[in-house]
Amino acid sequence: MSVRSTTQQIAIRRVLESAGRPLCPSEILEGARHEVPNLGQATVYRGIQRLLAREDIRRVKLPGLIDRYEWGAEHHHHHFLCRSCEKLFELNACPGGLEKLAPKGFLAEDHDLLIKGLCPQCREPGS
Amino acid sequence: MSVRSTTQQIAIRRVLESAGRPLCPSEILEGARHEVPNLGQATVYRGIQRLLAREDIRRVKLPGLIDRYEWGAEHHHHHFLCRSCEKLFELNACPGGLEKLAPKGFLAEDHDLLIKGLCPQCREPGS
DNA sequence: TTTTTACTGAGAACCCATTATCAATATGGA
DNA sequence: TCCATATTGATAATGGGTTCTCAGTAAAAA
Repeated sequence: MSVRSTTQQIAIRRVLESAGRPLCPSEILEGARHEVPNLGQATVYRGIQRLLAREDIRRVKLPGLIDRYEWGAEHHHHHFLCRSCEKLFELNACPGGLEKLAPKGFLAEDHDLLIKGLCPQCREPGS
Repeated sequence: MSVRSTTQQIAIRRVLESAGRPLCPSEILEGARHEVPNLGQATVYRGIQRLLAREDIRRVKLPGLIDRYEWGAEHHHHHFLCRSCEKLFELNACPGGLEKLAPKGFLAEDHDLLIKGLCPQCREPGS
């Protein structure tokens, strides 16, 4: 036997799978504790490693923020970061032609784009 | 008397001012040691703080990398990161209309764009 | 059910960029 | 030139995210 399906790993997986947006370790911990109240943060990191190895999730690095992890997402896309709640959202659009911004002599291979602002919740005055 | 012009601070300032691209602390240290061989890294960090306070330089945060510092640069712009030497370069162009990528309900206020690839030096086979 | 051993939780340890400490040094006004 | 003190270099300390340790627990094959 090698990999066991524990309630902790199932909970961690489910939180990421149903989040609909990239989550950081503390968000995963908070979400998974609804199912496993005594869940430890070390287990969350172990679950992240396991899901990364299976390529079920992908690591999202952000400038100045801790890494997020998003379910699936094999297609090229970008993100929206709310400056108020610091939640990250997936964007399905990408403007093309960004490689043209590279000066002569430079070889553009990839790009990262992050739109920043306010999410619908934080935009509401009454919240 | 409050602020003194030491050879260390002058060297740090000159390195950033003439680099033409954002530098990280270790790059600043290496460059400034050409003028001040025994320069300590703590002094580099002190110089960075001083130049930040004077707004002579600006901090550039990058996903997964340590912060860079660029001279002046009061205008909106983006950067090119070489995946080989990890040097950062300034781009003077910006595609407009990126705020349109935000879904309905989201308020786009700003954006970060990073083009990644190879710089002219690392692109050369013979280097 | 028994047994093997992967997994867990708590906390220590780690990594590493950055900051604080402090005695020695050097700047710049008197 | 003299002197008050800002600055420096070396090093210790800090902070925060991530990983390791280890005894106890629980999954799953026998």
